[in-house]
Amino acid sequence: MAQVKGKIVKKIATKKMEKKTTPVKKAVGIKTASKSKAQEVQEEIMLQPPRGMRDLLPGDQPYWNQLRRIFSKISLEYGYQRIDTPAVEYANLFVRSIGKGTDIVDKEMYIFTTKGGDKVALRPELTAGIGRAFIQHGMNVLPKPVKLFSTGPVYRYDRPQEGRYREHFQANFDAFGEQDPILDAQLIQLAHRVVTSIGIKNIQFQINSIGCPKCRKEYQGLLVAYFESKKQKLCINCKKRLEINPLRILDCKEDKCIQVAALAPQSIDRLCNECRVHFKSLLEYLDELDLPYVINPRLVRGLSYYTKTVFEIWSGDEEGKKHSLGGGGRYDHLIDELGGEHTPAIGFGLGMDRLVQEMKRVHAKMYIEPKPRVFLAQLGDLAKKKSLNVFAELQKNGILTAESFGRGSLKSQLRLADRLGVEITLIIGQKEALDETVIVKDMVSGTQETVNHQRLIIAVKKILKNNVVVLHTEE
RNA sequence: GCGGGUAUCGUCUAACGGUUAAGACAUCGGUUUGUGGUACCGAGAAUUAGGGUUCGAUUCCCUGUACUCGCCCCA
Repeated sequence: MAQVKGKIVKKIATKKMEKKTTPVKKAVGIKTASKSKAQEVQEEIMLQPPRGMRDLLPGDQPYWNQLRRIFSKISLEYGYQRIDTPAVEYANLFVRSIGKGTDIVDKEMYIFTTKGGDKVALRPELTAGIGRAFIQHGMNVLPKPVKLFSTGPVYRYDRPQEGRYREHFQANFDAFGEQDPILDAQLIQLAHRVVTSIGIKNIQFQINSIGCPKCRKEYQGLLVAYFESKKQKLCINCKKRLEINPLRILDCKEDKCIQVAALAPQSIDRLCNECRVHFKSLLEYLDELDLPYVINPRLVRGLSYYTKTVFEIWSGDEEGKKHSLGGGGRYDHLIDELGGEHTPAIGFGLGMDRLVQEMKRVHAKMYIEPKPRVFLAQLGDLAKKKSLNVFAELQKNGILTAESFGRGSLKSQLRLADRLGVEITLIIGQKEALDETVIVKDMVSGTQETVNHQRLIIAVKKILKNNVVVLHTEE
């Protein structure tokens, strides 16, 4: 630290001396004091968020706004109502719903004890909290299906890499109280609509059925027996999985496990009658919808509450690389697992960060935010005072106006106005302030006229040729 | 959690182990006091942190940190 300080002092001292400007001693004293203080503070606060957290800067917001618009439109179309649940829940909610033995619960949860001694966690996904709210607020008395839509941050203590953050945003669509497979199909249709509205092409759905607790138990028995017989050919992780969560061996990425898994019994061959019928009609509906799907018998998903239908949405780029955008499935027993009345349900989540990433990749068409077409310049103390009211008056009339009240010279204000590309600059100086007038300058032609306050709005609108940007409109 | 790569002004880039750490873009101010662009002038702004090797380190070595890529896993 001392060394750092010395370095800075030296650097500044030599710089100042050569410039021969301000008294050297004074300048150095002030400079170094504030400088090192700033450095100390910056070191203390790190000047960056913790690992895996990031800022969504103004430049990114158009993408997020676009997404929000699409979500609110589609949730309206399909009858999903918005719900927001807390980012913090009791840890047991997730242990109970997502399940022990899953990576999410075992190694990726932000879990901590509050000052009051409660064991809580940052939500690693949205469905559990929504399920909890469903039971707590007695939503089972609402007409079925109860369709809920939610977005918000979720947290996983994972290693960040491309498209992967410890805090990321998900959008969730969940429908409670209906077991008909047409709902499964409609949800997949909804997912398809969201993704294509965004402008993403090259989508593929991967679909599987993992059965209900009854047939899955039988299937798992078969699977375990099979893998036990090939145990020596499995990777270390899969040997562990065999004990904890044998289904997950199916989507291990190790070559040798893939080979073993290829010949493993498939869940869709072992479904009970009910599950088979359910899956079969889902496929019929999907064929009717003409959606791009493939059956992937090795698709399992990392949350243990799923039953019957599971699916994922993938997008492919030019290089053939695939990006997972989201996934979901049926969870007919989640609500009773959480202590509620038996309620079949289905839902899916989309990774909003990844959708934004894809939007950028495919250069998605964006809704363009209105930009100010008028600039308000002021000159002198009196004009400055008046300008606040003029500004408010313009906004009230739906005229988006930019300004730079803090700036002094008219020249710098006009320069800014020009750079913003406005069509009109309004100028209030000492004289105008006294006369209750404003100079209306047409930036294209360069001509200007002085008008009364009363006539200001009309004059401005006339120049803008009725193409007034109106605020507070939907869409 | 495991491996590989990277780290210089706000951004992008430059600097045989020896420079006052350079430039461009951006920002701010100015070129006579009430009018834009261009041009010109000026200002602020960086070697990720800590150790080591060396007469001397932005440069070489080690460690931490962050970013990034791959694995694991997922969205």
